[in-house]
Amino acid sequence: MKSEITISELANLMNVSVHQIRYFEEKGVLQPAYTDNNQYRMYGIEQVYQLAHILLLRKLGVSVQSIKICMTSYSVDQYRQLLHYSSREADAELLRLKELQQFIKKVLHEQQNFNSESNQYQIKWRDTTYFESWIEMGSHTMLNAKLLAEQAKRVLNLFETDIHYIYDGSSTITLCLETQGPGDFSLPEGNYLSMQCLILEDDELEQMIEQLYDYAAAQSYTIAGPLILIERSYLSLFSSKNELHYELQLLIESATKS
DNA sequence: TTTCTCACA
DNA sequence: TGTGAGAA
Repeated sequence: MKSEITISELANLMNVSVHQIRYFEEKGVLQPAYTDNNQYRMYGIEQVYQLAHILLLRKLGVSVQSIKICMTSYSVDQYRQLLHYSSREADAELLRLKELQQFIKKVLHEQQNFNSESNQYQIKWRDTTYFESWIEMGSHTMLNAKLLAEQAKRVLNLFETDIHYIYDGSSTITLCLETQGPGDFSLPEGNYLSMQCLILEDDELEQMIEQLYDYAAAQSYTIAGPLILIERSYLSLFSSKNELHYELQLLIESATKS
């Protein structure tokens, strides 16, 4: 009985595809022990170890091209360096995954928030928030790709964060992104009249804004700041319809509420 | 089942 | 750096 195994047996054993094993052979990193009369590649225990080493080096981020050099000529010191490098890469990947998980949690949290508060007026306390202004545009301009490309400062993870549109009554709207520390400007802490809404058409948004002002007037709230429109486009992605998720906010002076 | 080759992401 | 498909 032969002690060697066929390519599919090796593939099964090592949890890789037959294709991949042949690919390693083509690149000169893994040769079969011998080729049988029927032209089948046959592999022994030595090749099993070799393949295990190749797969480990691939996990460490070594290219197939470099694996040959690694396996034939690397010193202990060079392997040490490689391990250090891979460790740093793994740290970066961990960070990336942690950020992704935070984002997912945020979406889940915001989704729940949105569902329970949609189309209801609320008073929300907001701590001082700092912003970096991102795009300035005319109050009747629509956000378009050209504007984004030409005017916008480069931003990481576009549309994965809340975008604040600040309507301060002038002829321009400022699109801002929240920052941790002091940025270009800030919104004061205080009570904000808030409403979350789902919008299909742009004119619906204008109606919502009007309604918010009407409601504020009816409640005799004194408006003490600009209109803030928060766009959460990442929420729209995860809802079934093509609706856009917005929140409208107005700073009010609660002391003057009758 | 395996081999080889070409196309494709 | 692989994978998929097709013919032998």
